[in-house]
Amino acid sequence: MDIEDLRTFVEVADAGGVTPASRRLGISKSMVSRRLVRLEAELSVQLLARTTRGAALTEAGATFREYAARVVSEIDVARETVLPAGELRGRLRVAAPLSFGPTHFAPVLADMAARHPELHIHSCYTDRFVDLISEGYDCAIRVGMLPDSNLIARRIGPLTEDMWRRRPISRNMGHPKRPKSS
Amino acid sequence: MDIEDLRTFVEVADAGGVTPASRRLGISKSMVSRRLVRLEAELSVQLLARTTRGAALTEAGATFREYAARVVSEIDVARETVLPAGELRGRLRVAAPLSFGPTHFAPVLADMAARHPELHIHSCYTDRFVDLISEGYDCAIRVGMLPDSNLIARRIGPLTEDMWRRRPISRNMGHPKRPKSS
DNA sequence: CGCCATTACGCCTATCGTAATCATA
DNA sequence: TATGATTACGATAGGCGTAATGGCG
Repeated sequence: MDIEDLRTFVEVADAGGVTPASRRLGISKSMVSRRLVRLEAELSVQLLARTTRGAALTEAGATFREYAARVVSEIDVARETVLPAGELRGRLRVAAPLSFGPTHFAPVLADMAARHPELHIHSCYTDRFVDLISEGYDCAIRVGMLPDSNLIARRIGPLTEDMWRRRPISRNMGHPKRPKSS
Repeated sequence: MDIEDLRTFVEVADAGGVTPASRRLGISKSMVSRRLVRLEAELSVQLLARTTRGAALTEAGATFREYAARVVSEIDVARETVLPAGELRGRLRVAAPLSFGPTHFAPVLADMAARHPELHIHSCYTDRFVDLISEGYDCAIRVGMLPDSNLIARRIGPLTEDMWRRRPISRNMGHPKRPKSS
């Protein structure tokens, strides 16, 4: 049994469906679906009642979710405890605008990845205004004004006069809670 | 990360070497060795100090063993809890026709509940054609012909001549897809 | 030398994303 | 029709045991 299967199951249970979970986990829907099938096969128990519109926990699934969530967090703690600190490590998921990321941001990421071998950077370039929470990003690069939100923003580039004249930039952008996963 | 890797690691730590652990686990020595290598690679930490004569826990290994052992036993408990394994346990939600359930079906359920103390039976008698999925039922008793569906049906009562003459009863009723749950 | 851990080798299965399929609101 | 779950498919990677290799009593 794979820990990632457990993590996937918990994520699907929390997200309420395969598709949102796949976004938050950063893997394809097919893999999420197959991990669930595999997990249920290993247990010979149906954990999720899947409709075409989402997934709901079964009786057994609700029970198993408790254990799975505990095990997953135990493992995360164990990793963190055992690994000596100091070096940047883990997976960082970052989103950037398609019109800006590949040219300006990618080189910085490449350099960062080169300097921290244990750091795995997942970058996604899109002009869609991604929802950091539901899609599981750790942070995003934005250009321009930001709507008010309960996210944490930090300015990393200069303010142009044009930007400034309209109204001060919001300080809110980024991930709430859980800034860095193991 | 594979749970079996954790189990293997704990076994090696307890047995004091790869060879005895491989016998207790019933797999080849090479697999035990490779599982350890993989686990250490995933954690970027050496867990076991291997000499040619056996293996001893490192500092990090001793710490991780605690977590690993706990996780493995958690999973074992979870399996056991989720799998009915002989005794029926949990909550079963049943729907039955109002014109049939209270008289014919209720006594059976009462007997069943008496024989399985851990089994909580929620029964609902109605003549409405309930939607098993959206209303969260595990199964339903139906009388007569069934429309085609992707549910799983099992005949539990005799076919009357009257039924038979029209057309064979559908086999579909119960849970969607995934035919057999636990 | 003998015992134990590791690794090279070959077969086979599993994994993964993409894209097609299917079902439902 | 739009959204979401499953599955067919091909390429790649990984699991597995057997047997060969290497180190320490």
